Amino acid sequence: MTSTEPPAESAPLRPTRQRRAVSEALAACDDFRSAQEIHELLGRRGDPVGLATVYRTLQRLADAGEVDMLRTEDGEAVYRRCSGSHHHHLVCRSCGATVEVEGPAVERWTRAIADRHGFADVSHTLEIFGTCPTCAES
Amino acid sequence: MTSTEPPAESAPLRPTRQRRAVSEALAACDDFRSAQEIHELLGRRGDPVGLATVYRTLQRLADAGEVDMLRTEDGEAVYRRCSGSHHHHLVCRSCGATVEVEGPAVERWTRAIADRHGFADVSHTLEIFGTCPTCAES
DNA sequence: ACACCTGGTGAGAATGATTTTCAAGTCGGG
DNA sequence: CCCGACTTGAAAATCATTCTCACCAGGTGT
Repeated sequence: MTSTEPPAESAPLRPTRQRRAVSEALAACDDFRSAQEIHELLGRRGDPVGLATVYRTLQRLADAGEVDMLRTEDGEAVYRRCSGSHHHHLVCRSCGATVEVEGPAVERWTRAIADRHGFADVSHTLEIFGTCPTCAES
Repeated sequence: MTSTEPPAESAPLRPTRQRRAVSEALAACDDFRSAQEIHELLGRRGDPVGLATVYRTLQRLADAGEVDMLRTEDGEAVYRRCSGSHHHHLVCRSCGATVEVEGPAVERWTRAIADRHGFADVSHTLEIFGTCPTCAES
């Protein structure tokens, strides 16, 4: 208890082979992927990472805001490396192809609604699901 | 294969004690509740319904559009009887209190985005989470 | 180099929600 | 009263995700 205590910052986070592998996998594909898919992908690529570690890593990346996480219509969590700014997604239900979209008007609208009802600590989710042109031409 | 085949309609759906119980439970509370909560509530009320049946019933009601289903931030499915028209929700993270909101502009916006990218069979989710005034005054 | 300490890993067990299985119950009509 | 179709529910089965815990790795102080 001397005084060497920077306000309980986020841990240093050591750069290990596993963490690098997960990040690279995310960087390699442009679509939303589940933890399991990442895990399998890495395994096939001969750069195996334990499933638990994949989950842990994705969670941290998501917390750090380096990747976006959302839930598919059946509740599964999927991840994707994304641009830093706040945005939403148009996601293909069958192949996961994703388009980032912005909607400043929507942001304002949600804030206004929350304010009007006195809700604090507000967050919102907005995702658009559909079938992309490629998957459509069965 | 005579000809007595009305285009495979939705089944008649028999009105049983269990189904009535679930519907009533939903009608009784104004907030989003999980299947487990409904199940427990009914049990305590002395009108026990099997957990599997609760799940089945909620699912059908949701498919029929008689109740709304959404996923909490940690992926759990919760249900609530709702007005027929399309709308979204402002939900309290801690007590489940819910406010229905409409945003015609948002609807138009999502459709426009989807169209612009050629996505078909489009659906969208939009929920606002926060802490309601009551829960806020710790 | 050496002993250490802390964080990181991973295999497998544990959780928890949701679904399925399947034998038994119910309903409505003939 | 009897049949067949629809329901039910307890228990088993799934599935994604988390936890446990013994073991490993890298940097530090000496």
